[in-house]
Amino acid sequence: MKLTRRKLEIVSTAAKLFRKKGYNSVSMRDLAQALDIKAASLYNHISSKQEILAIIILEVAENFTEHINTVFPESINSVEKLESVIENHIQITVEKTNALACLNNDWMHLEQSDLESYLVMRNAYEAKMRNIIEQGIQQKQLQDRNIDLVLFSLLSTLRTLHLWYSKNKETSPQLMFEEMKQNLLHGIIR
Amino acid sequence: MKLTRRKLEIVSTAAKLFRKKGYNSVSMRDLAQALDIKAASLYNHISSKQEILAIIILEVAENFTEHINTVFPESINSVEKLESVIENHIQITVEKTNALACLNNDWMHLEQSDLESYLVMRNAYEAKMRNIIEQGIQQKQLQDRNIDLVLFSLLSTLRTLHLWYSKNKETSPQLMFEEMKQNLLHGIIR
DNA sequence: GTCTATAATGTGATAGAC
DNA sequence: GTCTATCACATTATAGAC
Repeated sequence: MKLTRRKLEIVSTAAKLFRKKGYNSVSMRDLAQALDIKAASLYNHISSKQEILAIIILEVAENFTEHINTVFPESINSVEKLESVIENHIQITVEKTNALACLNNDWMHLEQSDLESYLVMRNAYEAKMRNIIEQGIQQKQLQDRNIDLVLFSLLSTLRTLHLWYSKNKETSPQLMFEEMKQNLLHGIIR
Repeated sequence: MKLTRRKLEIVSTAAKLFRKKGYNSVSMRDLAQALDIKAASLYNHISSKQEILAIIILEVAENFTEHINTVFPESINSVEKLESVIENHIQITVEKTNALACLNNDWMHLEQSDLESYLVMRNAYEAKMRNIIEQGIQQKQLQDRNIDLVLFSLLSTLRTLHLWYSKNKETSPQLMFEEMKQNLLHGIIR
């Protein structure tokens, strides 16, 4: 999927608006206005509103997929794997805040093959995270808990960290990484 | 706000649909169809689509507000306060799954005084949670960390627990409470 | 309390001039 | 590459019959 400069401009402006109001509350007229052109002109660069949403979401989804695959080798221990996953979530939160928010809020508005692609990637990602946690429990590095709830505890915070970051943009990724590693892995009790 | 039987039926059906597709993707025709009547008939019971959203969201928001106020007395120690908050989130997750999902996903589609009321309640809630965490750190019951990120770690998971519960409805609230208490307060590392 | 009919507006998208 | 004009349809909501 080749993105011309103008198309990229449209997609990234759309991501900003979708994040603030949601996909279905942003009209093509709203988007055009934000770019200082008329709605009809958008269609010289993109084929539909759906295409914009798919470009935004699938690119971030692919980022997550690529990273979890680099983390998968059996050599690293499971806690180091989790730390690497946390680090990656923070990096994407910081670098692609708008697109990540779209993925979280509007994935269900994808259609047909794009929706399918997204769900395949999400399921594969969660399955791999689940494997890491199982391995950690077997190797006695992690507490023996309900695996699905451990998985959810981690992902629910990591996926929505963009909400916190939007209001705390001056925070360094390093600080976020150190603090979240502690909170998520070691808990908050002294 | 007195709710007749029929109005309650409309509101709770709306909550179910809003949760699945989002407020702006559910038309009055969709809602009417789910109730097996025509869209115009809805207006004999409710004054607008907005009113439905406000009823759904503000009721849950008031539930949270009421609970945090019962928890506030200085007598209880901060870890017990946090446990009580976790328990309350789980109860609302289980008993008002649809409405909670609406609150999380569609609060920004509230308008005027309803939006204002919601934000006031949310800000007050977060401020009280923040106080609990500060107290815990001062009393050396909690680790000395970035307070805002501790707060976010807790709330991000508790607020979205309905996503997990939707797919695991057979789980008992007791089990959820025990596991989440461990994950959130003590972490996952052995 | 529900219906049919309809008003008033907003929507995604296209045609064709420049 | 952007514009004006427009299509075809969906939207929330109201009026008035039954």
